[in-house]
Amino acid sequence: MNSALVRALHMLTHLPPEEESKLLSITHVVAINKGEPFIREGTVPQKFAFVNRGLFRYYYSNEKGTEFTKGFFAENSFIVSYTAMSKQLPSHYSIEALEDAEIMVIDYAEWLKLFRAHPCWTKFLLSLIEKGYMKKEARERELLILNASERYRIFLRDYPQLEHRVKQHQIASYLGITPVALSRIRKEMTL
Amino acid sequence: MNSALVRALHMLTHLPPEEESKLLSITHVVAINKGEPFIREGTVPQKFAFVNRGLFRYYYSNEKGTEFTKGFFAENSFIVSYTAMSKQLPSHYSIEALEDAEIMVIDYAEWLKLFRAHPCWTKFLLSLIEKGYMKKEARERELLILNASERYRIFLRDYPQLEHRVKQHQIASYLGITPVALSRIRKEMTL
DNA sequence: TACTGTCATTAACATAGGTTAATGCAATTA
DNA sequence: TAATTGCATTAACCTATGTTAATGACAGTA
Repeated sequence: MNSALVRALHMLTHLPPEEESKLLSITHVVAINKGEPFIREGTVPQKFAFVNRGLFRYYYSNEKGTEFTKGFFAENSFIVSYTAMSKQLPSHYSIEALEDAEIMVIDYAEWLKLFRAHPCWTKFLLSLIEKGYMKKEARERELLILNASERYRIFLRDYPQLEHRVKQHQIASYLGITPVALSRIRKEMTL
Repeated sequence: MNSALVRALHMLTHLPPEEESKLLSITHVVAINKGEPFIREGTVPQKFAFVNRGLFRYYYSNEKGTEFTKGFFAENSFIVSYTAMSKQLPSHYSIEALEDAEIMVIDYAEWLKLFRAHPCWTKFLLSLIEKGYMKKEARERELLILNASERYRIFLRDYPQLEHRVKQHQIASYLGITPVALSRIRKEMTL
């Protein structure tokens, strides 16, 4: 039951078994329904989680209510509004479930105790943030130098499974374009 | 002479004085002229540096030779193609001096020895990467949800000094637009 | 089966930003 | 001073993407 999280931990770094157990002891499994928020924009995050099952979307919204999808996170990912949580400031974005999901929630205050008590967690966090940094860097590059159809190609390459789990207008908002524009791009590609 | 780097280290994390000295002992001051590269796209980085004086630009270029500025780094910043260096893969971007500069270069292999020998460096690196992650996240947001003139406003707010140290076509390439478009935006703003 | 709601597609038109080329302007050098 | 060089500006035109609205295609449900 915990094996997915344990495997994910092992992928990132080595941890003493007793520290691993401590982490497991402060996680609790939570079901979250499609459409429900995990983190709400404007609130200070007090928790983060690991996804056992389901799919999540991070999104910004502007004054007009337009939503911009920052990213998708499926099974075996951590979901967290990291900057906001670590600085204890309101999150700039929301995290919501796109499918019925099961997650393992970790309370930030509990995590901090663990983190401060053993250096292995610094290494763990470094691996995690390093990975996040590399992903952000790749995304920044795409947004800076590629046009919409090139970005769509990359999306299809990087997230082949997602194309079928996610609505097109959500893919469009991830690419920074409208559903209409995505529809045009798709039409072009099949010609 | 070393004080700027030492101050920067202190801003990021606490380090034992003897570890700090070890780091200083493997840095060497290097002069680098305006227009010269520090890291060349396509090469595997074997070094990183701290900027004592001068200004640097990170940039991608595409097949057509168009350059896209990823970021600007002035005094008291570290300059590094981090992903490429830590994975020992070719860098996707170049780093060049925009002004005559003085930097403190650290050899990657030497740094790795230090890093592996004392846990304080993991904490240091976590602080550094965490900061980088937050910056990337902010930039991703700008590129995803803001139009060119909004991005220019943010540039002016975040880098007020840079407007005068950097050519307009370089600012344009940072914003992901052409110099012509930036000129139009500037004209609009003064009306 | 018919009704409803949700989303993708398409078309017509609007706009931001790209492209190319000419012009202006200031700094550097002959 | 005149000539040159390197940018920024401007104008004319082009293209990708946005906007709005109509149409189509399904899936769920009465």
